[in-house]
Amino acid sequence: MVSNTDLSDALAQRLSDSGLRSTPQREVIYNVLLTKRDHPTAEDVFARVKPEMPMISIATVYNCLETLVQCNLVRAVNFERGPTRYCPNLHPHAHFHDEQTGATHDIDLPDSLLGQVKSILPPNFDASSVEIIFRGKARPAA
Amino acid sequence: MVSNTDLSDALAQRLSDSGLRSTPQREVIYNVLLTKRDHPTAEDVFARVKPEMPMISIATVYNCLETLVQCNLVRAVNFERGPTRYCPNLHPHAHFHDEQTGATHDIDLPDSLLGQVKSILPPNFDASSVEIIFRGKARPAA
DNA sequence: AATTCTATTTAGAATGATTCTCATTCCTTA
DNA sequence: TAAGGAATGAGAATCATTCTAAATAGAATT
Repeated sequence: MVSNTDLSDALAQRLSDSGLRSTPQREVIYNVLLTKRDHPTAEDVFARVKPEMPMISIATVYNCLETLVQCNLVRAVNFERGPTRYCPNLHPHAHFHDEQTGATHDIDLPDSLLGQVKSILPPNFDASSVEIIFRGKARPAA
Repeated sequence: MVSNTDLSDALAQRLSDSGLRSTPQREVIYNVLLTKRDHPTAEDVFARVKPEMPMISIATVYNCLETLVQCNLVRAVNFERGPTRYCPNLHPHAHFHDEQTGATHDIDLPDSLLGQVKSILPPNFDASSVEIIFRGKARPAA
């Protein structure tokens, strides 16, 4: 089992790799993201962190999220207009955006496909990342 | 050669299909999008339309763009946070976002690949559209 | 342990993009 | 030509995000 302390250590490691400090705010925010992986907005994160840390400010939430993105611990996603959403970054994955419910699902992305997708680029284009977003409706699984 | 009138006619057709009217504002805005396909923002469009139609308001620009999107004549794209960008929708295509220059290039998307990409979806996901965004740098072509 | 230096946080103001409200104008059809 | 709905325009309002400047907290050094 992965303990809370392990996660904090991993976070601390990544932060110090980038010359940054581990702080209670950064830890709590990262934990919130790991706990409920529903692609929350900054305001969502703010609301979830508040009970634990009532004095935290929304500016800090934005700052910390940006920091986590910088450290490659978290990925920022923008579907359509509207607030940026955040997900803790594990494997490469696509996103499926359910237009009825507004929910976002992670779709595992095979390496082979990633290669094929990149291969449609003309030779002078050098892609550092690829993002794939599906939109549609998800039938409830049987 | 495709005349300006032809385009207006096509526009009028699409609009009336959706029970909407063709108006000078909608025509001018659509024309602006067709004339310079550099994925302009609403403000960009506003600036380009003004010389021709000085009384137009930014609210109308937003309204008209939204209308064109509704009629499937135009596609709205959101790279990262920041304003929505608009492109007149021809074939299915991916977008390449040059991180150095901020420019966006259309990348032609073969049907076959589109199918392969869709095939990674579990059976209970029904995608009505797929969006592919590359990020990176484009070397100037030889 | 006290001091210094810098990173981080905070509250609130400011900004940017978009939407809303509602009065006015413009078609369309009766 | 009158009535009714669609579309536009000006400005206010809202939402998401960033900025600013002051307060705090940590780490490193004395």
